[in-house]
Amino acid sequence: MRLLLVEDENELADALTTALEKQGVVIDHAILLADAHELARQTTYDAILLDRRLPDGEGLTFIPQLRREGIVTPVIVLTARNDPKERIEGLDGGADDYLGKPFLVDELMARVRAVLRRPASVVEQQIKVGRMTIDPLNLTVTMDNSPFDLPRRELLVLIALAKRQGKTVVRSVLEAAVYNYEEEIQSNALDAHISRLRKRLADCSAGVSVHNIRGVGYLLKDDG
Amino acid sequence: MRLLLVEDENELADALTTALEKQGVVIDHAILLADAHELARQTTYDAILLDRRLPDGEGLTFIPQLRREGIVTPVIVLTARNDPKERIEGLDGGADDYLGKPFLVDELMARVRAVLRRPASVVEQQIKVGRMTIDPLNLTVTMDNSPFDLPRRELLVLIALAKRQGKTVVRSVLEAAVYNYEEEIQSNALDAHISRLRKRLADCSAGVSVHNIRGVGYLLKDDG
DNA sequence: CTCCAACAATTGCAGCAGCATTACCGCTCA
DNA sequence: TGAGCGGTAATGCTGCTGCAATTGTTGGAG
Repeated sequence: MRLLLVEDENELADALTTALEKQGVVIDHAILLADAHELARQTTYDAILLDRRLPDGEGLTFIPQLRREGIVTPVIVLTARNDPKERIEGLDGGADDYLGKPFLVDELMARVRAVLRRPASVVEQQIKVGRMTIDPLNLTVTMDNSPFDLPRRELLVLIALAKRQGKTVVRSVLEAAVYNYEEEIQSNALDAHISRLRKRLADCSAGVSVHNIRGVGYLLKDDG
Repeated sequence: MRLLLVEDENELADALTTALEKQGVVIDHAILLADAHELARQTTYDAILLDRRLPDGEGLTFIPQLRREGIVTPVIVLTARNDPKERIEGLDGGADDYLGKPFLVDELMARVRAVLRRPASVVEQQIKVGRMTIDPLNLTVTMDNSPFDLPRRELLVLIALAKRQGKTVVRSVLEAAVYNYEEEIQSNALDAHISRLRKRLADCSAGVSVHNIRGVGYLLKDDG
């Protein structure tokens, strides 16, 4: 899961980034609306976390801008302005949810999940493949109903592949699912993760395999 | 707009009904989960407003019941139980939003609107031809619903042809689809790819064939 | 009908881009 | 401080892909 955080208080942003990354979320952080706009254009995020009071303007103005460009990524507004009137303003301004500061990280994540659950995939909330069940919203994997722990990066790779089970996932999409802009990558780290993931899946005969499509990307296949 | 209100406190329900009806909203009111279930089956609501503590059970249990039956109507939970932990429980229980009592009617309506605004699923465009399904965005080809991998260049040729299925694709257009400017080509590499692609398609009787239009280009045809 | 020129198809081959694997090591966290 | 995560880089390998040579096909001119 990859989120765009638009927030000018660096302390809060850092704390949030750390907390969420521990849970396996990839965060890009923008301080200015202008930067956020650019990032949102370049990358497809699962959701956008938006502060209202920002150095270059009111965060809410950002939402119609995005929508005009056909970017429908859900937006959750995070703000200290938290009386009912403000909340209504936010929601009618196009926000998908509105969360007053201070908040618990867990509640934030629950709201992100709620927002992501909405489109289409009510049924597809969990992906079954081989002996595994993969829950992209909660970032968990179980194997025969018992938890199956994976290192964070391998988990992200697996989820990205599982979301398009049986379909090719282009290499760049995979990279975007695993790394944010600050951690641009130079070596074959992604390949290494794939390799390790494969080994792990084979070791416990998970009933799935990762195939390579040379020059394009990878795909996850259910064996048998 | 038509909403289903599931709430056992009659005073609150009446007040809410009156207030919302003034705004042109149609409200059906159920006191029991069982009644609510029946109503939800009969009518398509825009959203469901759900209390948690109800005479015949915990409101949250209602959500999975609905989802199992393929009813995807958004649910907003209204409740006095309103500490963060409860909210997380509610949201992860499948609620689309969670609003603590007391609340302003205006905020409720704003949240309803926000929930309704959420985008419908993105339809991915796919081209069917012969036994194959071609997804130009994901660079994926499936054959009878199982993945069918192709070398990159052949894949690009196939996609370019599939996009104009049954129509001639001029040679130069094909070249442009397969090669960028840096990799200008001198030999008959494109012909080679066509040839190899043909062989591959024939080998697995894909139900499509690539025809040549002498001096112009190629076209993809569905056999039969 | 025949022949020819232009265009197209096929295929072996060599080079190399892209992939897989693994060892290594710094880092973090318990 | 020990275990495991994760980035890097070296290594070997596979098979894609561009090339070119050869063969096949088409259609028009004579």
